[in-house]
Amino acid sequence: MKLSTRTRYGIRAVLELAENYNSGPIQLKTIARHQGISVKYLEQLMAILKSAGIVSGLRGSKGGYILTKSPDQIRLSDCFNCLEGPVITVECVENNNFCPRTCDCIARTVWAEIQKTVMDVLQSITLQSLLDKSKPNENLHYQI
Amino acid sequence: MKLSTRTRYGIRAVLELAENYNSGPIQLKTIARHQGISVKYLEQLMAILKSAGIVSGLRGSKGGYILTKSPDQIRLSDCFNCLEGPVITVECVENNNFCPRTCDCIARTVWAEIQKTVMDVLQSITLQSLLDKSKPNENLHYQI
DNA sequence: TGTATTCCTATTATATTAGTAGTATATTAT
DNA sequence: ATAATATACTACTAATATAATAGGAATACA
Repeated sequence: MKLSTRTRYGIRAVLELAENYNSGPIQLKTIARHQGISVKYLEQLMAILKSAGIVSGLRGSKGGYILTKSPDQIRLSDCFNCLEGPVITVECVENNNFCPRTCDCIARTVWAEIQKTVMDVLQSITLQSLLDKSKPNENLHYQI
Repeated sequence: MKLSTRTRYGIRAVLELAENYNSGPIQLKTIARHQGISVKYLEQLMAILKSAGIVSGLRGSKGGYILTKSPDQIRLSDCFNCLEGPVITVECVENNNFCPRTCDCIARTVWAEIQKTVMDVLQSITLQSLLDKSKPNENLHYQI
């Protein structure tokens, strides 16, 4: 269960937008430079975040990206879900018809429990709460 | 974060061994038939479980596999760890030297928290506790 | 000795992730 | 208007990991 760079980079980018909330749009080339990611790859990640309604893009000169909501209204679970997909993918947890014994299967209950547990953690964390934690050091740009 | 067939099949196999604990060695061809997995692939999964000390193999005619400990002494976390690896793989969580800002990084603390949360769930579940749950229906063979 | 089983190693197939590239479209500034 | 700048969109390529197959060696039992 490896965390993809898609999710790691994407969340780093969103955190940088949160850090600059209310300072106007931030351009991808800026984020790319700070985070050591290519602009082109970032574009694709932002497209995902955009279609999830987390960010919006402004074209043209002086354009860039902004958060659609304030950092205290965006949960880590929102970002994680669209970038990474379901926390733990086992077909039978999502699709009751996948297996004839779904309603009795014991292991399925384990995967479902894990899924819920992780979602609870991610839902309890907002971008703002993460920023607040980091303020003293301001080391936001570096690695996730 | 998809769960690999390696883990799903491996845990199914271990559960079948648990189900037959004290009935002598169970052969891979039997498990393979019940679970709809090839013997050859199962061999590789059992090799992993064997090197983790969870099962042991007995060669030759009338051979097969047995659990090295009773089902109430084997935790799901033991099986999961060796089959799937760390719950959530982010280099910096395992390796403090991966990133220069490890000690301050906020996102790292999130991944670490999730890792711990999931491990707590897996550690709280033994093979026996799963068997006890399923006894009434005996649907152990089917899909995980 | 023959049969059945695990054990070991190599190879292939498939899917997913990661990343690059090119062009179109929109916005701003001159 | 035109040039410059940035996102938007789509296609392609590379790298990696998973999943599965295959062949033969070693061991145990009858």
